[in-house]
Amino acid sequence: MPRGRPRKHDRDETLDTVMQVFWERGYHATSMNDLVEATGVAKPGLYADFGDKDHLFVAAAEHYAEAHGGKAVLALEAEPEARTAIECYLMEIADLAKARGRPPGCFMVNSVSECAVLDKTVARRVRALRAEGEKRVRAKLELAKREGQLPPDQDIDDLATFIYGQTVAIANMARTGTDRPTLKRFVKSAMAAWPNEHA
Amino acid sequence: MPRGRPRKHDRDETLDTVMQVFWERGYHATSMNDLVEATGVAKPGLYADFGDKDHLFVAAAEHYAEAHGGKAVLALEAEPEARTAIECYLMEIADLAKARGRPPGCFMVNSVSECAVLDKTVARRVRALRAEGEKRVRAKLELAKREGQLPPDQDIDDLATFIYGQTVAIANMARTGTDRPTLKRFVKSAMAAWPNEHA
DNA sequence: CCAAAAAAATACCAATTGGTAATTTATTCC
DNA sequence: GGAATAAATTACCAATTGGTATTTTTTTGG
Repeated sequence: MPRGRPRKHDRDETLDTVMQVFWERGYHATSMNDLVEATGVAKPGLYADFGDKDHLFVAAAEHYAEAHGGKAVLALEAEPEARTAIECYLMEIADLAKARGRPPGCFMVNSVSECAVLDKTVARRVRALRAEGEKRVRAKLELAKREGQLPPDQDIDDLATFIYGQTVAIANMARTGTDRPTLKRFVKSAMAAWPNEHA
Repeated sequence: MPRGRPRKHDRDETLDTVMQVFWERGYHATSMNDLVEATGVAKPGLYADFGDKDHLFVAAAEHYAEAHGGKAVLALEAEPEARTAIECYLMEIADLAKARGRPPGCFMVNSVSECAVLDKTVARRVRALRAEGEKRVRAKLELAKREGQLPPDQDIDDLATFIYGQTVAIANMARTGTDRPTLKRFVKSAMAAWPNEHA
């Protein structure tokens, strides 16, 4: 139905491939030529569709957030009890970070750590995407506290930070070679820090 | 005393500067010219002293391990009780990852995560350096178990992995902007996962 | 003072980087 | 069958990349 020459490549498929390359190689170690090779789309095509490398990277991050990052958060809503919900959430992240057919680790964690100091605008945008998930975790914790699933004096910020730290640890360990069973045991260990109610 | 033209730059000072640049910018985002600018040593000098970029990077990692990484491990030996020793160890890592005048985060954690997939030889060498610290943690835990500071059925591997994960989390969060007080509270939270003896 | 030695400085290399201008090809509307 | 349109393709750009060959300096030993 459009006017000119028909597109050869689907924009979303291209973006998915781009995401995968960035996910695997990181921002600086990925060249535009790498992306051309991987996608089959010539450079002017990529620039026309996404803008420069920075914009393309951010687009890939957004795509990741939609396609993958969101999955883990679902576990939060599926399970009413906060403790088990968080445990499932972490387990889900471990699975995601070790899914076969995908690069190890988490696109977001990799990117923020790589770009935090140098490419602050990119890092800020990526962090903003992550923030969504964090908000959901916090909401779950606040609800749990109101429901009496947590000690009334429990600091929600501290607990949220702790959980955030565990996700970072899982992603990083997954990327650097830790296998899935070990990650699962790691989650079990971490859950031992869950505050008990008998206080 | 040596024969030819005297050195203008001290090799160790140069290496320290190189380390700092790699620490801040990471491997791929650091060019040889960046290092020339930072050190004041011209390229042929760097190549003569350290070999190519890979070797220079590994040398910088070794220098980091000596100059900084080792500090945290000292806390392990200073404190007899395992639990408090580990807590001090983690606190020390938080301080190191947020030391003013130094780039945020941990050179090792950054490097391994950046190079894990792509530059496996570099990653392997860096990981080997880290392994030393891990061994000391494990030794501390094993001793603690023999002394009855840990439940007799406590799995040492799991606990060691958990602690390793916390160090990774601290380093990563430090690099991505978390402030020091928050990191300290994070350590406190994590220590709640410490196995109690009443089992 | 002169030769040997070793480091510094300059200049250079091919290859790759992110990014574009120009051109060609395929389509739709009239 | 032509414009008009939009995508694909090719070719190209200056700048930077990791890495060296060459020359110039500064020293020591004789």
